[in-house]
Amino acid sequence: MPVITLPDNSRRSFDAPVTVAQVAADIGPGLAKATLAGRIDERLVDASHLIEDDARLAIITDRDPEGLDMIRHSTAHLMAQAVKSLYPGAQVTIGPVIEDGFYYDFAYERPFHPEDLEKIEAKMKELAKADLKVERRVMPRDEAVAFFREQGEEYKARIIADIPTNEDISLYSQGDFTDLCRGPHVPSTGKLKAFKLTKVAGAYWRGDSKNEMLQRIYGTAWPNKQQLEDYLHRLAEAERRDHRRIGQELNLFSIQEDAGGGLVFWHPNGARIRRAIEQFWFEMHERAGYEFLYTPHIANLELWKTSGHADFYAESMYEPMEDEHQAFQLKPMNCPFHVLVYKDRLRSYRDLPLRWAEMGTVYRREMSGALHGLMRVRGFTQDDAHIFCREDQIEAEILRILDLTLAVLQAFGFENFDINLSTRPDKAVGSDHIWEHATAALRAALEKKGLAYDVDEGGGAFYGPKIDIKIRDAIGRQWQCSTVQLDFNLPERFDMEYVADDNTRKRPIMIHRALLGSVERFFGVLIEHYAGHFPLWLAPVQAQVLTITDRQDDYARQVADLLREQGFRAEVDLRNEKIGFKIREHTLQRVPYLLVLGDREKDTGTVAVRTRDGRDLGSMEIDTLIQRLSLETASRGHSVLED
RNA sequence: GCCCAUAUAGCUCAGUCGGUAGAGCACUUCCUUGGUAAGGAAGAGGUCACCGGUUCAAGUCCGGUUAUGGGCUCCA
Repeated sequence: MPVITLPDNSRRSFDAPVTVAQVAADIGPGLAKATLAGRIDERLVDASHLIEDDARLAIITDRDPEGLDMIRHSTAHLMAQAVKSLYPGAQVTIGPVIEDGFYYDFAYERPFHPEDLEKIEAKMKELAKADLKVERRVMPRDEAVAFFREQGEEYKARIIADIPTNEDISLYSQGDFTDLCRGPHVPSTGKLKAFKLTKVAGAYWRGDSKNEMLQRIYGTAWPNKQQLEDYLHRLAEAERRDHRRIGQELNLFSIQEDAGGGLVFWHPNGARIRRAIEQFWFEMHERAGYEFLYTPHIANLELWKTSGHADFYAESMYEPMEDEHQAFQLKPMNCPFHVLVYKDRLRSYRDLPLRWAEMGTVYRREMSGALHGLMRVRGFTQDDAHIFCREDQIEAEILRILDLTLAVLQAFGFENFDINLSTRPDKAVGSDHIWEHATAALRAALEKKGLAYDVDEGGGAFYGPKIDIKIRDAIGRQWQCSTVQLDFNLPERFDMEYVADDNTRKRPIMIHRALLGSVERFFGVLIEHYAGHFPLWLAPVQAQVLTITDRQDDYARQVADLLREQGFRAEVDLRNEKIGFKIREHTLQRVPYLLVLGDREKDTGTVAVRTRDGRDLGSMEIDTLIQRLSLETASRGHSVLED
């Protein structure tokens, strides 16, 4: 005689054991129809689950996050059923839910092609329409293994072997298809109304590149057609912001097949943005007490043996080049060079901390399949810095770094961060004492700044703990840029020291940090974040002077010269085209300010100002314009004029 | 590196069954001198990514290479 307590604390008593679906039906027919599953205490169960004892029950529908996951999981099963019916030789392996959708990995004699996807999707629709009942049953392990073996499903048999022995082996059947699954699932395939298969890809069995490759099919699934449409729309929006597309449209950068993949060519427009970024970066670092270094691109291989990179970082490094008796290594990192500068003379505790920054260009071997626009390249410039300090200075230095990092990132319009603190892994160098002290210092700094963070236990590098800061862009995507890492290893390997106040030799602590990470990647993120609408201080062309007829040519040149003298990036368009044409073109190029010059402006010594978002700000004196542009550039924010 | 897909004019893309290479935009010239998102006409532009093969004949079919895209793996 179970008494069911619902989330609103209302109770319902039943004379006999009831299923979740029956309880839902008892509450109302609408809910009965919407029921996907139930949650008893903290455990998710099928709608067909029989409740025998008193319980707290929540009915799960597609409005619950768990319901959505279930729809996706069940859609993955639906896909597996369709694949098995169309390609009986295919073996099913695993099919989990991922962000926005699901995938399922199959072992099959040949890869699936896009045309196969269409067929599979059509079959899925057919099976969903048939509204097949989804039924769960529990089977003894050896029976389950035999069951799958008999059907030629070797992978499933292997998966069963990995399920802890105290867990039930549950099977889900719909029509003639049965899959191993923990569940729960939607009660029938008719609940699956909005899905789309999106792509095929190879994927290794258990994610290990030593294993055989399986055929993965990705799909997306939603409670209804509208949400599916919205999702596809979001994809299109991301596509519209794609830095590779905008980079081409705005002529910012290119990657040249003749030069090789993963090598970036900055075009004049991109270079202007980079210079603005770097100029700002140098100013901020100078103010924050940094000094600057410039170091070579190659160095004796012996140096990289001393640093350890030739050993543990070998697979990311290019082959050394031989010259007479020496081998030179193209640098994958800047740190050993900064160490050499440190060691160039004897350091006193009074010298510390030393804060040395460098825009250091490094080269790393990347697998060809990993390259991606500006986000993953083979040659890139790190906004690197190394801080050498005493142990008692760690916390203060971390605080300074966090301040600088947030100030810099915020200037680029990033307001939301996800911060991770990674602690000592199993294999590590350095004493327990130093790890504890350093980790505590990182933690204290984060807490003093009032920053929320997650701890990744054991996620640190072998040479020290670290703080990673991920930024969130305008459409909510995460990007890893900033990182702060403590290093107990390099000072040891290079036998670095300073003279302490008691005249003994002590080991300095080394902090590696990058704020933007890689200038190339950061640029890519910025392009997508702003969708190419760079704020005035970054815009490659800040003001475009447009003439109406050739009678204004001389005046237009004067106006542009005046703006350039004030430090603005101004261009003149004297082409024999109508003003509408020029406005369209430069608006599409996302130039923040268009200055239209006709006889009226020429005669009165003014400019007619139009913004890239299409607003006409009327005529104004050039000095007035300059004043307002200066204000807006200094604020580094969005348009002051537009407010 | 592995799996799949793609590679045609500067850009975006058509190109049927293997039979003389197409469009729009951009570019050049000419006309047009105009007031806030595309004025008109003409012209030029291609070793169909590269190398090889099949064929009387290859942009098209086959193999290889390179690059790009989406994944896997890895990461700034």
